[in-house]
Amino acid sequence: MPGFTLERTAKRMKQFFQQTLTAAGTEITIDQWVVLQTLNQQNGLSQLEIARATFKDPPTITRIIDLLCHKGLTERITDPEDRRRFRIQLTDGGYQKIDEVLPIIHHARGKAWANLDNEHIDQLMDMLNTLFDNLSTEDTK
Amino acid sequence: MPGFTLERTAKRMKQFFQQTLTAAGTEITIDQWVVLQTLNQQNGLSQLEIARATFKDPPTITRIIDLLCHKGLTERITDPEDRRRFRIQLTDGGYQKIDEVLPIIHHARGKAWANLDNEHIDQLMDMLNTLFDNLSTEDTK
DNA sequence: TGGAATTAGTTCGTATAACAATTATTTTAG
DNA sequence: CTAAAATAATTGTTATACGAACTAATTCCA
Repeated sequence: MPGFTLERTAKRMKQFFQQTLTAAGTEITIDQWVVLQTLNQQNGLSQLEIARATFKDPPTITRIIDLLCHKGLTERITDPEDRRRFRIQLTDGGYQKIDEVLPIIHHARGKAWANLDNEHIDQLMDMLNTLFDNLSTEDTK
Repeated sequence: MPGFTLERTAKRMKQFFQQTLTAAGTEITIDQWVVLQTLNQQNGLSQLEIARATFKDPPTITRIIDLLCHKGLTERITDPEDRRRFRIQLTDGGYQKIDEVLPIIHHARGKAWANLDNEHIDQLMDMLNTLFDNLSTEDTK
């Protein structure tokens, strides 16, 4: 059952990175890290833009931003052009957290993919993306 | 970021099957289905055995079994040989549910993997399993 | 221009996930 | 044979996922 293998591996991968973050005492979750990382690449995104970039739901992003703001890593700035919208900004503490966590993630990534050469990883990514597109098409007939 | 691609695809896959089950009005989640399917292959497993077979946590299995029992699809039978343990039995309703859902799952599986030939699927599974083993080894040094 | 539709974000309910701690039972060891 | 260790299941807390319903603000359009 290929779907089972896929989910099992993804779960183990997430667990591996989460345990790495916990063991290092970073006090953030891997999902919170993904949002921080997204903001590091493009600061000031709206919550909806973060949701699209991370493939998470808007309600999930609301809660993750709540947690990140509570930890002082981000802040909500009301967009003057559209008062429904927030621009999410990294704080100084947010940038510090990124500097703290990034090398940990890089190291863990190296360990996770150690036994696989780049060629195989590329093949794997190609197939996963084919599958992803396959499941994204709306012809659910 | 290969980990991101992996998780994204696994999430979409799970979502796809869940939506299929919901749309068909089965009143069951994909995680509950995985447990039912496991019991269908080997009835009377203990909760810990189900946890190992499905790669889920014992507390998660407790809650899924709670739901399945509440729906009348399974029942907990105290093991006479060890009164700490339950043997989880499919009920008649459980077998009926499996008969109802199995063709739906088979059809969805066909759609999910439509664009990939068996050779590529095998390659994908091999790489995922390599990765899984990679992450399972306890040398987290 | 003014009501309808849309959009951004939040809240709610239910399910899953991981981890810690607890209870009840069984097994092991001295 | 009894105290300690191990085991099966449960409970609690926190976080994520998803759908639905809701508020507030904006845009569309007749």
